[in-house]
Amino acid sequence: MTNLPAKELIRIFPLFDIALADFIHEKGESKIFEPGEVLMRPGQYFKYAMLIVDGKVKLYREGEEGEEFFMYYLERGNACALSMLCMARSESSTVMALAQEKTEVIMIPIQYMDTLMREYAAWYHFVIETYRARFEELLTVVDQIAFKNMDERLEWYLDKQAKTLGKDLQLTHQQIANDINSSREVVSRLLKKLENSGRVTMERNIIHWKG
Amino acid sequence: MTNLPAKELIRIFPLFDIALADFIHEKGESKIFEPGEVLMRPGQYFKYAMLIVDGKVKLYREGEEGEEFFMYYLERGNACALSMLCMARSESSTVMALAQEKTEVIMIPIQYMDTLMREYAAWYHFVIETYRARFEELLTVVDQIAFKNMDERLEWYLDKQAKTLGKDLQLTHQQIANDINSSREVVSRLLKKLENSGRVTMERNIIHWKG
DNA sequence: TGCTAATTGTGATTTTTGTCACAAGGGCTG
DNA sequence: CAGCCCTTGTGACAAAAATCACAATTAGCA
Repeated sequence: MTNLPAKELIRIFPLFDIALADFIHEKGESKIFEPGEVLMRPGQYFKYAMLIVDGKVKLYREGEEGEEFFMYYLERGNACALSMLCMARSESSTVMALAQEKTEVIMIPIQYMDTLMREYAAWYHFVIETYRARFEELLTVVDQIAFKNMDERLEWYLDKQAKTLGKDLQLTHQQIANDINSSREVVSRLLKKLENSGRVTMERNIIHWKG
Repeated sequence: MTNLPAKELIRIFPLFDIALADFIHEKGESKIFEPGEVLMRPGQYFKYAMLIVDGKVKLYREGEEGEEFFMYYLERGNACALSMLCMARSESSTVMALAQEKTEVIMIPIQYMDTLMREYAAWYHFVIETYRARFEELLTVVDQIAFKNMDERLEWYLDKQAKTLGKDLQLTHQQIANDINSSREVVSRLLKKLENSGRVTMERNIIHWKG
């Protein structure tokens, strides 16, 4: 049982209808993740589908030698597509999900999936829209790394960050390098170029992105 | 109405049960695509979910300047995740799907989706498994281009090709270069290396892959 | 058979990216 | 305020990949 009334759920998840919101309110379990806490790690099996009520979750793929590659953020109103996909077959996850800030999540136990799918049209519309959005997002990631050079990829990355975290990004060059799988020096140099062309200004630990 | 009896459908799509197979047999429409024919192109809207009965379909992402990047093949027993995802909202496609050989497809009109989802548990299990498999596949693609060098990517590519098309690959170096978004010369040189190390032998237009 | 187009091989060069080395500065703590 | 760690800047170099140029070979077909 969540602490969120059905009406509030519908505000956060616009695809829900009353019946579904009631069900989720009843059967879902609220949980808070603190910044830095892991929601999901590679190899983990799922017992819950996860809906993000508030906060931000960073999803990234881990390479064999511990590299990491940023994929996207989940925020208010999103759901973790992988938790829903893998759950349905008790498959294990292949990506890492980390609470970026204090994050409130509704966890829906696996045993309700059949009922939800069968009896709540709004639910499977929501599920399908979730998959679609994430698949689309992942395709744009492929575009970037397949077709673009570092300078464009960096701009795209900053833009994406700014859209979810705001224009003033608290990031070190090293963190950026990790996220886009480049090196600190390269990022530093490219940022300098962007600064010269007026697209960013920089302070220690902060990058101000100007669209 | 398809020409495939329900029992045959279950053989091809093991997640189907009798009830579902009957429904698909009744409402699905068989269609043949000739080699080179387009099943789906960027910007196209969907009226059908597509299930592959036989043949092979090549899926690739198109870049802004006409580059193409190979993602994966669909074959017997697979379904096109995108046709199902986008259909649910009549979104347009973002990838290109091309019949690689003569391909038989069952097309299920969009208006049956709600019924299928609600009344056939086997259907949504199938749908979810389809999404999961494709998402997973796309993640491995990201791994490759994010973390690996061309030599490893080429090996991975050849391995993937061999798994669906067999060990004797009718490909020119140029075609490979297009698929992995590299250049012909680079591919030629890397193939020479692989040949020297005994992992492939080459003829004109053919590459014999040795695991 | 002989010509032509497609395919492949390879050296030289350039561009892009990553790595190494080291310096400068900021900010925090003892 | 002294020391230290973290962050950033930058030059020099190395590695990976793309591009350019051109030769050699093969297959198809006129």
